[in-house]
Amino acid sequence: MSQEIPKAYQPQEIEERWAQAWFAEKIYRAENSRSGSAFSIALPPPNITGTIHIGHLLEHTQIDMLVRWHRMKGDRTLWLPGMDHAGIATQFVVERHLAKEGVRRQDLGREAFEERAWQWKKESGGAIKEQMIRLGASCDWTREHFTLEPGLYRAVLEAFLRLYREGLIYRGRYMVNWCPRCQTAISDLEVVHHERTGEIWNLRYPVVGSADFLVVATTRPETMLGDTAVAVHPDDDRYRGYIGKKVLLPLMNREIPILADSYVDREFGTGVVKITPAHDPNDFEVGKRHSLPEIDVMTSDGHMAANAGKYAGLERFAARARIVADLRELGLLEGVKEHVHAVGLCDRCKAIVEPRLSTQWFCRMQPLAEPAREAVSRGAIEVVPENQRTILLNWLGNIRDWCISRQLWWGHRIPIWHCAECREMIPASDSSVEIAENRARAAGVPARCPKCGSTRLAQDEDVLDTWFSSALWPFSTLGWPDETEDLKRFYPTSLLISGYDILFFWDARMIMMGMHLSGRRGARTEAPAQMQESETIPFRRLYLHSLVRTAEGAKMSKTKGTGVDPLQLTQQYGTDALRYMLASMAAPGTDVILSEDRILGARAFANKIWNAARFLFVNLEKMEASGLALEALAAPEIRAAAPYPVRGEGGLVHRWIFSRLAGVTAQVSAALESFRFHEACQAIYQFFWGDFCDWYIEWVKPQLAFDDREAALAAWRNSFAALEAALRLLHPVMPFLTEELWHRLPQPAGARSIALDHFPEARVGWADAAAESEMAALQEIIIAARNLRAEMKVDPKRKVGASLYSGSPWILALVQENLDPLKRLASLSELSILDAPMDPAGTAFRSTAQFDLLVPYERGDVQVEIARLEKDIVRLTNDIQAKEQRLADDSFRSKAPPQVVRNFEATLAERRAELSKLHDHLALLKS
RNA sequence: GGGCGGUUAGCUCAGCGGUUAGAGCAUCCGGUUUACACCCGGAAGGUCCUCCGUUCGAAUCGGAGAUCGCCCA
Repeated sequence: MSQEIPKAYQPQEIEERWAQAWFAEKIYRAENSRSGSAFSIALPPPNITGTIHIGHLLEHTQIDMLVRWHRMKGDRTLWLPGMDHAGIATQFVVERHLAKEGVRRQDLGREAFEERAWQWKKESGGAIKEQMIRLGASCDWTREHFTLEPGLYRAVLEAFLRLYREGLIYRGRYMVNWCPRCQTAISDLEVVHHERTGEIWNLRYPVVGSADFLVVATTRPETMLGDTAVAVHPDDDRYRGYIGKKVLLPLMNREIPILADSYVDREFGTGVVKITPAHDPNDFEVGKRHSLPEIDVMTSDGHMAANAGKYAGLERFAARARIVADLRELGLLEGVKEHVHAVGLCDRCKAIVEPRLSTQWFCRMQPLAEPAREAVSRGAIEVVPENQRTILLNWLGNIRDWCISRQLWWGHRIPIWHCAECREMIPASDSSVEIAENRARAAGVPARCPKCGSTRLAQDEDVLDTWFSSALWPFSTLGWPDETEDLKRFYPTSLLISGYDILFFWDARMIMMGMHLSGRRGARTEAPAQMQESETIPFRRLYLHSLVRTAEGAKMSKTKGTGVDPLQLTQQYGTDALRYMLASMAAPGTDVILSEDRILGARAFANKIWNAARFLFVNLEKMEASGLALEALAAPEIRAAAPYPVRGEGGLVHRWIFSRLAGVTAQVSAALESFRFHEACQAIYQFFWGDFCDWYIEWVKPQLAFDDREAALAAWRNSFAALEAALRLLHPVMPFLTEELWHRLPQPAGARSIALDHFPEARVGWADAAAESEMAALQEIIIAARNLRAEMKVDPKRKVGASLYSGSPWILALVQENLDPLKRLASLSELSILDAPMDPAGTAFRSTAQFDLLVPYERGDVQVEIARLEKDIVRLTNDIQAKEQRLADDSFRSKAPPQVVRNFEATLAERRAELSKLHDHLALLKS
């Protein structure tokens, strides 16, 4: 058997094999028939254009740990996967591919373009799925979904039509964020602001009928061509006299009014602002108030329009330069200053966003946000970490309407038809969907205009923002609007885990849409307020995980080449190691900075686990020679009865390891319950490496070779039982390694996977406070002895004799009972137990309040020992002084809890005892 | 301009009112202890950013400041 177990853990082949098996055997399929508590969670759908990056792996590791943990606890567990069609991003990529063939999408036409996009989805979306499978995500792939598939298309139509009928979706001509590169409107959230040093220009506008100028300050001189007024503050004495007069707009030679509006900031620039209603959101509002004309001087691709006079056709920044030059020549440029201001960029393509007047579809958010805000505020949805809750509430409280239409071809087409005769808007008759050429589309096509009877109807050209469909994800994927079994069993979902960077984009919108739409019992006839709130929230808890950053602390970016390919890291270090590393760094609220050292540490941990198991398997061969088989040592029913008593002194360590197991299981459960993944990892690490490997296995080694067959058998059975339970404890974070080792142990007939076995439960009888304190005392003695040896520079190969004195009978008895392991682990040839304090002359010693340990001098450096003692004395003296001071303080004694005071007193007594021993010993050494 | 977060050992981070502030890695010393050098044993290393306050008691709570970072306008 040992031949089959390599010395170092080699994850690649093992992981590959299990990943495929788990997927092929559908072991993570969730049952919707069984009763009992459910745990369900929706995967934040990765976008089909991408590949898995390290951030996904962090997210998926955290989700997977919780999912595996719940599944092992016996919950009906569903992790529902799927992909997002990512409208702009996908269209962008497909257009780029087309460009290589020299084709524009307009050449292809809408249908053919969509066909290409679908083709691309097939290739790219498949890649992510493969990666997730390879990385061990325990999703139920039989329930995989895609936002553009027929069922989800229908959910989107249903949502749109309901909101439209309720008046929550409207169409209108407003100022939107326009990306001239993507040629579409985008929402406020898709604009990222970057501070830039630009310029601010002061322009002179001649006042009509006078020799005066008004000087306006602007950062965007090219928009002046569309000015329809200038404005001053009504209370600004400098300009009061000009109100009502006109200025002659330079370059365009158009007379425009000087008006008063309190929107003007008197402190900014000269206190006079140009008003360009078609190119600035604030000016748009001013224009509405004063009924100003809106003159749009730009085209959709960021060039100057035909009405821009001689600048028509120029690109917007070229036009700016030309306009500034022309004004300078005319003597109308008063000055230029450097100016730092925020520039809005398209989140997707980083082009400078243009505020643009255009007809778009909007979703009225305030009525949707209010119930959501209320639910979060009342704690109906728990948000972790806490500070994100405040951020969410703030955003919900200051919400603005959402521009949901996109001028794209890849997405859910808006189910509204326009009458060519009378402009009437006619919604689809219902949310039904038909499949044409393998693609879903609205089936409820109106035949004629209900207003004028015309049959000249055309469907709206726009598609919906991808986030509109994402907002429905937790319930659309479970079958909504139908009341399916899945929806009944798994909705509301238990939890949502996402990065905090999409809190507004996605999480908040899911809450709003979920609460408004997803109620059972026919939301058409029943208002949401009348329903059980628990039936309408999309998830009960929301955990916002941190982001992965580069060593420099920057956000990972593919374009900057700072992204890390998790599959490559997997090849290098193993998936389990990577998962463990990420989880161990994932303290709530703290971003993860990747470090090679941490990954190496995690790989070492995986290797350690492998080798601990290897040790047992390799030694088993010797047992097999004596006629004992693995079955007899580690069969499930045998494991179930552990811990077994082992004769005499051998029993303690076994009781102890199971007690520790009970303790660490409780710790891990508590940590996972509160998303403290790093604490779970640390507890596991300490237990496995520290307790199990360093102490338990080392302690037990000789027992495994006992001549006494019964005793050896018991030791073996305990060892295997402890290992097996530890594997189950470790499984949520290290699924591959634990699956592999678990299968090498005998398992119940029909057992398929450790993932379907139980998470260790702290059994009655495992917790053993006596065993824990006894082991702690013995460990302390062993550590003291090792420390002495090292300080005395005892030759590691040489064993030395030592003496131990303790005033506590239980320690004396304990040491007596465990003399063999104690001597072995401390490398002592002899340990004499004294029942009276011994003269420490000629010895090095360590003492605690419980015991004194003495080793005779050999060649240790007395000066070193003196220095060490003196240092200890200083430390103890300081500590004692501090405590004495505290205890002398009456207010401390009267106000602090009695338990704290007692602790101080007890500790002080111990410290004093230790100190006096040190003083005595120091005096001896010096004499 | 508004809001949030960080500042703790050389590095990456835990700890967030109560004994002598922890971990991993790195460092130093010592090891061919037949599971593991992806290892074993031992050690060293910290005005917990600064100041002021609250408290019997502060790394932990409050305020101000410094500094770095993020989000929103």
